[in-house]
Amino acid sequence: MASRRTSPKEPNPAGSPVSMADLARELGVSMTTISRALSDHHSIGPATKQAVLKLAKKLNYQPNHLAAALRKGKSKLLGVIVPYIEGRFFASVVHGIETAASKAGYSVIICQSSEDVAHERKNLETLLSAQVAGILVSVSRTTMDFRHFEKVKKHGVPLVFFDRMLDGDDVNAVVLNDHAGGYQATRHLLEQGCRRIAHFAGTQHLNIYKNRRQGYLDALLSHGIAPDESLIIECDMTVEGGQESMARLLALPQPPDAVFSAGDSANLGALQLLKSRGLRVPQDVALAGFSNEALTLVAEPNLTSVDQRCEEMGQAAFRLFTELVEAEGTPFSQRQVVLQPQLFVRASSLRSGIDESPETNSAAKKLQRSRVHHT
Amino acid sequence: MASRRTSPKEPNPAGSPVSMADLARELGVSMTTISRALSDHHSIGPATKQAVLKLAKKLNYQPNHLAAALRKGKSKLLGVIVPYIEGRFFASVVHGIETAASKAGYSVIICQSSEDVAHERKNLETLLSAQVAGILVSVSRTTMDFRHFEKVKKHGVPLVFFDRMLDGDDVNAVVLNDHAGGYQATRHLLEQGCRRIAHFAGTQHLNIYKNRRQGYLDALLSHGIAPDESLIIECDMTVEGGQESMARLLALPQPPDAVFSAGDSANLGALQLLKSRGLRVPQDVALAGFSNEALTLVAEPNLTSVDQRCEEMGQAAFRLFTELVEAEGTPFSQRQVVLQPQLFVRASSLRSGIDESPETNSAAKKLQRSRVHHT
DNA sequence: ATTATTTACGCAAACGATTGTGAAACGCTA
DNA sequence: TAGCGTTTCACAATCGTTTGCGTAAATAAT
Repeated sequence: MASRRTSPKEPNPAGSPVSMADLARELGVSMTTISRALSDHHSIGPATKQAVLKLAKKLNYQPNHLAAALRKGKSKLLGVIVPYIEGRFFASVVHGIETAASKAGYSVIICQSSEDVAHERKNLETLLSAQVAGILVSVSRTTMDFRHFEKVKKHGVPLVFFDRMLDGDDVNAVVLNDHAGGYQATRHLLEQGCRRIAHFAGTQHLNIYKNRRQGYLDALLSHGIAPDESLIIECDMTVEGGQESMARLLALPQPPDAVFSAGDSANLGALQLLKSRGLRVPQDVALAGFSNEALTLVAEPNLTSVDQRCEEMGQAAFRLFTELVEAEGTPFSQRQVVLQPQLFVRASSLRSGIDESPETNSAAKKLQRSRVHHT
Repeated sequence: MASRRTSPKEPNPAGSPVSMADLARELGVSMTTISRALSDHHSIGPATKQAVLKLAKKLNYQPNHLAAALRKGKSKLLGVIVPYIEGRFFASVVHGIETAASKAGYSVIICQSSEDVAHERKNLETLLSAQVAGILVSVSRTTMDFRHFEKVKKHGVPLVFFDRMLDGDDVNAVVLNDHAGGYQATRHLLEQGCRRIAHFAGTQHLNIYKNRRQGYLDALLSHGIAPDESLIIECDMTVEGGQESMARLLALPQPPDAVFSAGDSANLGALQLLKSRGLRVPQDVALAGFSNEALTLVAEPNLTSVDQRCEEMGQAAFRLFTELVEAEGTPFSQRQVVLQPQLFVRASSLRSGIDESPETNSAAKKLQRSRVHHT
């Protein structure tokens, strides 16, 4: 008996999903024709194409992506690894990625590393086993080296980092210009007349926190102010962390007149503590934060914050991935996309009567995306 | 020449990923042995097993899930469709699902319907094409019928709804007991001495909003209070919606002394409007909301709210899926899992001096999960 | 009229794993 | 030693799709 594959003869038992073989049998043509007709191959006559398409709709044919991916060696699956899916930032980035990806015919499978390298490693294995077409990752807080990512490169799977990454520039990445964000926020505070500006910093081994801090320092320096180490506190970016840190600052012989926090939650903590001590924001202490979380609009007064352009980051990460796919010939050209942050000025930092500084925002908008290609 | 599959002879060109055939050639055994050794089949000798495992580690063998899935007809992929990934609720549910799923060896691919039926339909097709083992979905706001879900059943793919679903009980679903949530919140307001309690309701064609409203009504009735239709406003569950609705309520000849909102954002809007009018919360108007969003702890006073047990819902949804997989023989038994909500009492509704009502919470905790099996 | 060229399609081998069937090789009893 | 069961493994088909190559007919070029 002839093999079903090449000359399908046996009828398809009802109930089982309809395959190309069924279409082929029904139309009396070969599977080759079906496959080519469905993918709009040039060597198939228009009449045949129509017939195939029509029958496919009629029988409600659903292509089996697995089989196709197996044969072609490349799937339409995209792996995404984030520390956690909750929280505005990563959720928004994933939103951006998924939106762009699905538009391009990709499905995204998400993994959470839970800020744990071991999980991250396992996630990578899983994704590679699933034969994903590419991997987008924001490294966990406990990731200290890139060794487990080597395997991905070895497999020839495009790898894109976003937001969080380690030093070493032989990687593709899309990041926020955290330095500019820190600089903008600090400059704004300076412009409001603040002179003793404190900083809540995050773990310094992550690029994002290091850069925010550096932006803060550079803004001070370029305004002729010498940084005061006692005003810089490396703490958890949580409400509690902010409360404790603010308390420590107030205990200083010469307390600050402003705080730039590397995260909004810590900033909220600072706000709460200040209020509980009867201090006024922004008159006594002005506040500026980072991330532009939803809470900035709920707190009273509303909190000034640097927006991270989450969705744009997701889109950019996906776009970078597609560029890598297309440029598969050129082996060693890594690209970095740098997004420009946007400062949202709100009541927590506005000492003058102006309720918003439009120039700051519009200027930032003009610089939204700048791209640096590197060898 | 012998086929490579059954008696692999040709060496594996370096660089290409190592497959079972490579292991087989290296050890001089058949692929059958490799496959069975890796899956710990009983018919493989312990010595052989060890050797295979060892070589697999050494050559860094990565199984190809796609191939396995193709052959077995079932993949280890799980499809999840949500209206959108942003926002605390769905992000948390997805978190719960992913955590449970990855523990069980499943990868989850997420899709966003963007509250659009057309997208939802396309998402379903995509997932079916990807040969997922099951689909977990929270329907979009614009989904009015179940027709596109029939196809999923036809394919024999387990289907589980969570949170949002349409009427018709021939489906598997895990939902929150929204009625109980509405009841609890309203009863609490009554216990605080409120008598004219208004309600911000959502679209009534979604089960969740309908049930919350009914719980509100039943609580009033069981306390001998006749519902006043003018106090029930069906509005957008947004900050603006809450502001407008609150304004309308205050314009009433006899304004309410409390509001139970079907969502926290609208509740925040109400709070803002009340403050701007110089009214005190909870003394003049007490507030209770739904969802226990992060903003409830940022607003001043903190907002009382009903927690939706997001993570538990995700876990439960996945568990229900696995149960469906195991019980594949029994065709027509659909199951519903009903989670009990938990009321978090906070300052926005506390008129007495007590800062929290522990009995309410502990009582709710005891009822955390109750399960109803149905035919 | 003969040779190129294009158009339209079929053949069969992949992709990498799983699995029912079958068959050696072994130890054991009778 | 013949008979029987157990252990251990190989054969080959199969999942549904893609694709290089071959080929026949139709059209164009010489």
